[in-house]
Amino acid sequence: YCAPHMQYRPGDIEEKWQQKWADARVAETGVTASGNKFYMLNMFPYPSGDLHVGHGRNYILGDALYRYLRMQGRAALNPMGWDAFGLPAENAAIKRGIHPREWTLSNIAREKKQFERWGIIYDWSKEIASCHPGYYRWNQWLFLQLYRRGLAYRGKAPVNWCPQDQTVLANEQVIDGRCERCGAEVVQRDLEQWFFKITDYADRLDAGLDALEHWPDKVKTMQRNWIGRSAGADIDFPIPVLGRSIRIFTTRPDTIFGATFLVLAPEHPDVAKLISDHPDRAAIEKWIAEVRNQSNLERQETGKEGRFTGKYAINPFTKEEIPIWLGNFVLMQYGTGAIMSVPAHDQRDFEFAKQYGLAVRIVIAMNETPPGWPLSMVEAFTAKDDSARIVDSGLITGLTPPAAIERIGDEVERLGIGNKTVRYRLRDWLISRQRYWGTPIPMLYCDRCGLVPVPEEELPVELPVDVPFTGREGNPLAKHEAFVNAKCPKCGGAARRETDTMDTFVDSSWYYARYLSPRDTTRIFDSKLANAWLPVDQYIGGIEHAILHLLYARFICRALHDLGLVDVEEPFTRLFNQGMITKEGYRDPAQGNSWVPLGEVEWRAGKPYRGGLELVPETGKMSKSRFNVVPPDELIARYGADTQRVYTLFIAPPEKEAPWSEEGVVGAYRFLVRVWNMGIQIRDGATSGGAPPAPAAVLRKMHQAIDGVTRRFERFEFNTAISSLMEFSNLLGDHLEHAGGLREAYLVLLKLLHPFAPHMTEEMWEMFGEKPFVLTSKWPVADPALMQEDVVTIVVQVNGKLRGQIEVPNPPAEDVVMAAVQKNEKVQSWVAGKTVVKTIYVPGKLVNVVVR
RNA sequence: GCGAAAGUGGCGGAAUUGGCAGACGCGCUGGACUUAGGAUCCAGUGGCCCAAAGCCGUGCGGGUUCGAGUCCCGCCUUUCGCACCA
Repeated sequence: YCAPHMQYRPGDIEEKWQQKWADARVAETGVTASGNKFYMLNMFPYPSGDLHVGHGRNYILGDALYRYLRMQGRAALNPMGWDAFGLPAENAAIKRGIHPREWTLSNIAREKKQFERWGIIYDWSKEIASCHPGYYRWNQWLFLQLYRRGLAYRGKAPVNWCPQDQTVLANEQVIDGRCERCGAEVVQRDLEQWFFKITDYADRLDAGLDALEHWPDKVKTMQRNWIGRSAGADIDFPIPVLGRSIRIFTTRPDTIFGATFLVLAPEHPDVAKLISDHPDRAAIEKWIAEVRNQSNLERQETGKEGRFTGKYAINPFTKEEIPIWLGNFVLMQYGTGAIMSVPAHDQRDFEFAKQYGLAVRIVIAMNETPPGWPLSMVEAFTAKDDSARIVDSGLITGLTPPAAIERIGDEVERLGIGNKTVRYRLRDWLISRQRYWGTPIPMLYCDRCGLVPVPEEELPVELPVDVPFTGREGNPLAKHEAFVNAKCPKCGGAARRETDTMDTFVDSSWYYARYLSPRDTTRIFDSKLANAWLPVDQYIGGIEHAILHLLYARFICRALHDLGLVDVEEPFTRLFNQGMITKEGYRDPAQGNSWVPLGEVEWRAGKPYRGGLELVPETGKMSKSRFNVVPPDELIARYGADTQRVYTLFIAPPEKEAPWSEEGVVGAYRFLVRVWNMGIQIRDGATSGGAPPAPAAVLRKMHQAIDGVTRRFERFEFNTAISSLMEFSNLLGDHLEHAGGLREAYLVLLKLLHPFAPHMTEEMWEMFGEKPFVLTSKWPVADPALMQEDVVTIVVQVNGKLRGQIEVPNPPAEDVVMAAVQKNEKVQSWVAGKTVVKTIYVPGKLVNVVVR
């Protein structure tokens, strides 16, 4: 029984502590002193305005880590900002008539408040918002530097175009081939756009992945696949009718003697000439047009199709005439848009050859293959190592494939008919957006001088505020006369301003460096500070950025490095991807599987119904359209932010997807209540005198908890860290008759619990008469000697059967163990003349002596 | 199709190295206190069995080992990624 004022009431204490932390600016880090530095960073959010409990996970996780690091005495930096440009703001403007700026700023205010309400402390003195001219000005500056170096250029490319909205769409805005907003079918269009030349960095971005020891393999693999490095050779195949050659790319030049035909992409520039005198020219052209209209996906669904051009090429090594085909499976965007086909050793070529009855010639055999070659094509198919040999291939016969690849490459270069090359799947980064709410690209079009960059001293090119948002006629910027009309800085004549804005991924590709000198008006960032604090030691964010943001950021970091602005090439040393929090929603099959609002679900015998029909539960991402969003307000009002924090981290390993459960929350709350009530008793026990010392079991558990929680922080195992604190607290609860003697152990519990439940621990810490801000007190250190049990049980097993056991002091020396065996009558008699197979010493556990 | 990861109670999940499977929490069962309990506290909770003893238990089938959730081989299932990249 507790007096009312002693009850755990999160509502009474949480806002008080949040205010104190804010007033004392506890999270502000002096960036000038970077010794013992630890730069941790959560990916900055897009301020959409609705943070639900699922969003809380990675911020809570980051805050717990930050508080732990501070208690460890690290100079930890933990800033936060806003990825504030983007489409949703503009859509809100169109739908609701709110200016994107107002919409964004009010969302930022709301989300900032929400972070505070979760007890998350950031260094707000370093806050940045990408929509602020003081920030995007440096986007423009960066653009100009890249432009100067040829890394930003204007060129033609196929893009997603919505004919109704008259604008280019981001990939995320295309759903099942349709415009997300108006539902019109999106078409591919060749348009002049601005690009960043990320392909220049393909090799460095690929090679750099190997050094990222602390990145999840999954992300590295995804980036590797995306970059798609392939080493091989470009080789010219002479075409007598054209009087010149067609260049192909292959990763397997060692198979060139097996190349029995060429296949060109239907879009290949030489196709028109090749079929110009073909008797069925019209039919082939019709087919080409059909294929061109198909997306890659559609082409694959069609299956492999081709047409014979009626013309032949010369295989430069066999000197044979080989037919030239067109194939829907050859992509113009990759390599040279032409391939040599080796049907014996490539699955796709094999399928094509089989379908059209083309020649198959085997040129690889397995090493161990007995006489009587050839072996089956399947076995030799992918053989690229020393277990295989090249056969029937002139100068390379008998070589292993790797050796043959080298040899052919050399030969091709010697003959001047090609080169060894490395090709990448990666394409240049299209950064143009025909949108208002983004960084204006600082370029001008002058009738006399052509493309002219805006001089650096004229930056920022500010976004005008007074533009109309109709959502119908493309980029509002283009209609803003005062913005568009400018003077050419070269000739002083009339010029038009570029009205495209930048992809918002440009904003996020260097923001981590800006946090270090966020208000600097003279440069993009302070290189001295950047070199002291970069790279980011721990980066936390969702897996959805595995490629886009993380690849762009790695690219821009290298570009900044090459500009001499920063020493590092890799911006993020450690990467952690938290899993999503999911929630059950209910679909109504009778209504075309539409989602049912939670309020309309009736429960009968534990099953969900609506209107007498059973609903289908489905667990997934929280979203408004599924009516399964859990807002944090009610939860916090009822149980407190500490409860949400503890529950969120306890629910599952943080990298895993985890289902939100209303019942589960209660467990976390009860845990905090118990710790609280126990604290009151222990404090009162201490002041009433007569404090017996804590039992050895409590001290042992305490050291085990310190050790366990510390180790688990290092490994991001927050769920088990919390469970070990529950064990520790349960044991304290079992010894409350010693209340007064538990003070030291209890204060340790508060410290270990602080990163998870900061408000409650601060309050209790203060109730114990300690100075405020557990944050600045020292993280306890475990004494390994005190972690061990006093005695261990030696279990003697014979052939897996228990034959006896005995307790000995811990740790037992090996001769003690042997003596224990000797003392055991049963074993002794049985053991005579036999040998001890193995002894295992497990600290604090059992010792099994197994004899045979 | 290719590649990767993972399969443990009613549920979320524990189990440094091959060493007491199911920690911790939810839920459930019983009890206490109650006008009441959706509050709190206590006890129990993998299965078979009234209970005990015992036996069986980490997707399935083999194997290695004194000993396997963990290692090896072969399947099945799920999730994620890539998807004609020559």
